[in-house]
Amino acid sequence: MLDMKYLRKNSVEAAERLKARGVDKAQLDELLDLDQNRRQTIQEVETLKAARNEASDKIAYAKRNKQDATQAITEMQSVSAKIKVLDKQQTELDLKVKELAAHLPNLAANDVPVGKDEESNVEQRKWEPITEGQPRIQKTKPEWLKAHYEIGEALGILDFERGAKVSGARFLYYVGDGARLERAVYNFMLDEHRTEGYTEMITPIVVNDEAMFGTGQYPKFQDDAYRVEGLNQTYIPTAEVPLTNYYSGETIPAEDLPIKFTALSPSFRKEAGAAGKDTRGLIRLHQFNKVEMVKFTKPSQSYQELESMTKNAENILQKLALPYHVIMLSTGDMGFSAAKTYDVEVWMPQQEVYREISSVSNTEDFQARRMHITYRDDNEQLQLVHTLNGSGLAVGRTVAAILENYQNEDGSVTIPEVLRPYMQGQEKLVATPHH
RNA sequence: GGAGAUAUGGCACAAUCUGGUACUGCAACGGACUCGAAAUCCGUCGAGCCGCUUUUGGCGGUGUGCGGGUUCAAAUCCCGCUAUCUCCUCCA
Repeated sequence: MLDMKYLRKNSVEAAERLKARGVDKAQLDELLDLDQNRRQTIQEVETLKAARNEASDKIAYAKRNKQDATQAITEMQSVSAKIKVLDKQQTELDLKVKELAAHLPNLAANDVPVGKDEESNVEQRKWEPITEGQPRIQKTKPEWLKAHYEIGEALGILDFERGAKVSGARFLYYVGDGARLERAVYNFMLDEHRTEGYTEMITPIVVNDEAMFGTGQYPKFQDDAYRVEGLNQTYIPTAEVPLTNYYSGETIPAEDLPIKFTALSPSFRKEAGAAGKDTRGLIRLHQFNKVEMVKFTKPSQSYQELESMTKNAENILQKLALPYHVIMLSTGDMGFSAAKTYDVEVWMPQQEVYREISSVSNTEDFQARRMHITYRDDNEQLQLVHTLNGSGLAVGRTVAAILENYQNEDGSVTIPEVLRPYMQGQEKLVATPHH
């Protein structure tokens, strides 16, 4: 949610910055009109209420002294009727203002490139391993190179067919070493983040509508969410929702900031509008595991924390020796709540493209305003905290990247060294019958 | 899932039957006393949100778990909801 006072006082600048996020000026104008209307109504009704309060005191006083108050009561009847009408008007205007404001995306930070889509994203840095024998970006692709889902099916560790049979398209079973590899990957990630100072959490994976509103998924993006039928609850699309809402409505002691959380959770997405896209493999599923990072910070430190959170995501890929690059998203490509976002994209050698594996955002006070998360500054004044979130990383996509980058010509897959302790010392994935 | 109870400031509680300025204590803050502190005494103390404003502040509105209703007026009466506790039932 944007600050109404800012929008009121800086409407020209706000219109410009919203335009960069794809919002038409008419939308802002409509909101400001309603806001103006609302404040006028408030002034009217409050004048009447002040009068009523005063009269009410007099009536009470008269009654206590056994005096007649019939006349005052009669007068107040009409005043109260007017108040009722105006109150209703105000409630309606409140709702409309809130509704419109809730649909406005966050404003982008100053250094974010302006553009209408991913074409305007800007690469920040590239990384690939230097050690001999580790995955490198090859100038020429060997012809035996397979896609991760081909490897997974050949090794018998990913079963998409039975996933579709039992659940539906875009669901799968991990089988045997596949399940163990997935588990190794997320245990490794959680251990790394814990070392970096994140508090590990296991969260609810069903949340209420208020929580979905707080982080900005609702009301605008309900179509992509798995709702629990008959209840105002939703299967989380990311652990960002329960992690960030942990402090909703609370004032955090300033000395506790910054606070850092991490959690593994399944993530559920309908992928509405992605029909026919990335239909094969681990890239786009209705349910996938993700290790998430969330931070609560003072405003002055949020951008430095954004950099370090991005480094925390990169660290995982570096330790796994997977090639990647980092891009800064343009105003047109960023998510609804973000003020600035870095995407980390891992190299997928079979398709020869970088694939998003992490998205790290600073939402500034956008989510905190929706959730009312505050702290007291040095002058004891309540201020909104800044919230950040990032994947650290998408687990399924990491498994996909490992399979493709670590595959050998004989069809086996070498297990990255850092994962071997999590796989009882196993060094390779080879085809093994298990049933 | 069934039955009962509870929800009031940072904390603990009163007022609810019988509608009329939300009591008191603790904590906190300011001051006095003191070399300083404790104790004591005096004073202040509804957080948040909203509106207006001449903006280190002032005025008003809202605010007794949440949402409605009745009334000139609701902590209080009526309806709905949520959470917590106790008992029963069920369960990994």
